[in-house]
Amino acid sequence: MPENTPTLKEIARRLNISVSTVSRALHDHYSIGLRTKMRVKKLASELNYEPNQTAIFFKQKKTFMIGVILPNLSQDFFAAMVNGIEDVAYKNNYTVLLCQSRDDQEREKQLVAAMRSHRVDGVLISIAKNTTDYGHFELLQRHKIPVVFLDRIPKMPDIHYIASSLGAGMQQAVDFLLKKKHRRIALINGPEHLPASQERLEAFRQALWHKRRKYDPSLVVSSDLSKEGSGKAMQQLLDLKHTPDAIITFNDYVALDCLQYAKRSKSGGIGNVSIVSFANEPICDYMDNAPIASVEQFPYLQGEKATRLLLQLLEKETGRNDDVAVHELLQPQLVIHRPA
Amino acid sequence: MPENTPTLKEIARRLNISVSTVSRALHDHYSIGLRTKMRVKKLASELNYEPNQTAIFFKQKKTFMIGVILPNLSQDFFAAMVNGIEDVAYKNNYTVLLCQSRDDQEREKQLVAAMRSHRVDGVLISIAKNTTDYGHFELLQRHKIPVVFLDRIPKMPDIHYIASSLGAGMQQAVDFLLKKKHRRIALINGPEHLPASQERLEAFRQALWHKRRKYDPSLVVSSDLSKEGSGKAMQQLLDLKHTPDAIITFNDYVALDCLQYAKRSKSGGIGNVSIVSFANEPICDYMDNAPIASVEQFPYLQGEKATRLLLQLLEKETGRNDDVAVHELLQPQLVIHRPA
DNA sequence: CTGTTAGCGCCTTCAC
DNA sequence: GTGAAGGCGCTAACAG
Repeated sequence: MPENTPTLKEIARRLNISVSTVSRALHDHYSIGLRTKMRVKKLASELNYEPNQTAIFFKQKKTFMIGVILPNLSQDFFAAMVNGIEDVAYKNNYTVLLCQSRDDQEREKQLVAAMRSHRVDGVLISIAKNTTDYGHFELLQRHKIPVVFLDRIPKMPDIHYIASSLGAGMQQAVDFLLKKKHRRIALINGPEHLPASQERLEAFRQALWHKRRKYDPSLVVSSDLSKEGSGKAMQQLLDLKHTPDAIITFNDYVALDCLQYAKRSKSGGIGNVSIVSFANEPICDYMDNAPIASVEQFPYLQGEKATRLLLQLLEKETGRNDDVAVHELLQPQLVIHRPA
Repeated sequence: MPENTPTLKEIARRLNISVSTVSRALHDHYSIGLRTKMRVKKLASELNYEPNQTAIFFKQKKTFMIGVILPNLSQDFFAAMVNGIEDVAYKNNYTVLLCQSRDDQEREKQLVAAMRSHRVDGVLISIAKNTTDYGHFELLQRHKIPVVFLDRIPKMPDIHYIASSLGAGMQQAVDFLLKKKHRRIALINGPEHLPASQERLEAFRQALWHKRRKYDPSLVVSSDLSKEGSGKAMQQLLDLKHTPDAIITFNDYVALDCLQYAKRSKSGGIGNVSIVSFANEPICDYMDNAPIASVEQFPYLQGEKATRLLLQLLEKETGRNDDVAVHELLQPQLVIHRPA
């Protein structure tokens, strides 16, 4: 920190008044005379005085910072989520401490520790895909630091969260494909241990059952969500005696990787398989070879809602702590890119 | 901040020793007996003690935070840059305060004020596209807060920056197209007031001149970088009597928007125009209809280098301040996607 | 080896 | 209307 950064004390010294007068003047306290107030404000702006937040935080025991931990920022989905978060946070004079877990549990733990250390007022998290130990989240709970999970939710009791209803999205996807006369609908799911995968699978079965179609386990394969993993999963489907005529994928990236794989491996026949996916990433708009439909999960809205909820929890904290777990499942919406 | 957050004082009280002993024990100070050290560490971890950074910052006059202001995070280019920044910062125990200016000058100014207020040790900035007033940057300079600009650089004297050489990139692009026997190469540039546009135009002319080709101003048009703007720019080229047989675009997004526009407006003839662009965004890998080549500008590397430079400046600050402006222009590399 | 003390910048209570 | 004093959690002299 540069030596010459102006402080209240410095302003007070130059004006030959006391520190508390300066403080009050800058805060427009009613008891300060107009003349002094003007003199103080003038000098403050001349010196480009900026209150030292580190001191204020320290004193107030409140940082007006919210920590945000997301798996990554390169997916448009999370980038949009950040925008929703930032917009609400800034409007309420909170600063956002934004970090990427890179989908790594260890890093996520470190980041949670950093958040605690920085004394953020609350935390928003979308958990890493390989996070199975929830100790770090429990720690936050135990220390009464409000947490709101979004989109990727741990299986823990009594947590606050905002997410998109995978069940509803899956139902829409299945209905859409059935209406298009597709008979053999496959599912390329994520890793089996992922709650998000389990939910999708369950919803997939339910959606079929709901329409009185029978569920064929050989049509369900898993990708580890890497490019290669998705290629392998696709190959598994291509190897079937009865190849599917439609595929629902875990998300758009999986869909793109699968399509690319199919194309490059020149596997004829399945070329015009219809794919429906999740996320509705904007890049799909540029592709010829994109999913024909995708489940929009409104990441921006999720970010907004989660942040509003968190801020509410922060307000309430001063009062008594009625620990009601709040959660909301947003209604997703199937967006149709091409009629095919 | 929750009431029961453990402090040094609390640990000291429980162990009936002094606060400073606790502090030293946790810092592995040589003068503390092994026994006490163990007792302290044990209790600290039982209580999940996390040092209060806000107090440490306040005391040390150093936050170990670096502020990062980028135009946005949804472009892969900047997301990759963030990764480079984070990786270096974390390795050196710095926290990153990451913000988006959303390409808005006003927001950028607010963010700079917030950075000053948070007393970040230094700042990394890629400036918003409409930033023309540099007052907020000068303020940082004046208050001796080290700043390193990356990729999008303001026209200011004596600044530190890391960027990619647009001149070299443009030369590679032009050479590539000429070698492919293209005769009429157009340029779809960004807004004229942008330094980055001016540089590209200048480099374009030089690159042509260098190969003894004549420069035809009617082949240079501007996009405001929006989807519509790029469409309009494309239309201008389509309206020419002699349409170009190759186009160099400001970046990949412009290229994609132009291609999409051309396709949707069914403007025959120019369908197979060759496009070369800047940025080499990974999404292009998924497209059939992508630029045939793109200038890779190594955003991750830029992030790394800029952060290293900033950390160097922070080290030096304790010493005397020899204000030599450091800058580095990275060599970009034309990546060829398709031979066409 | 360990304890005591002072002070970082700011806000707040109390006193004038 | 204004000033003086205390304290937030921590570190770093200076004492023992």
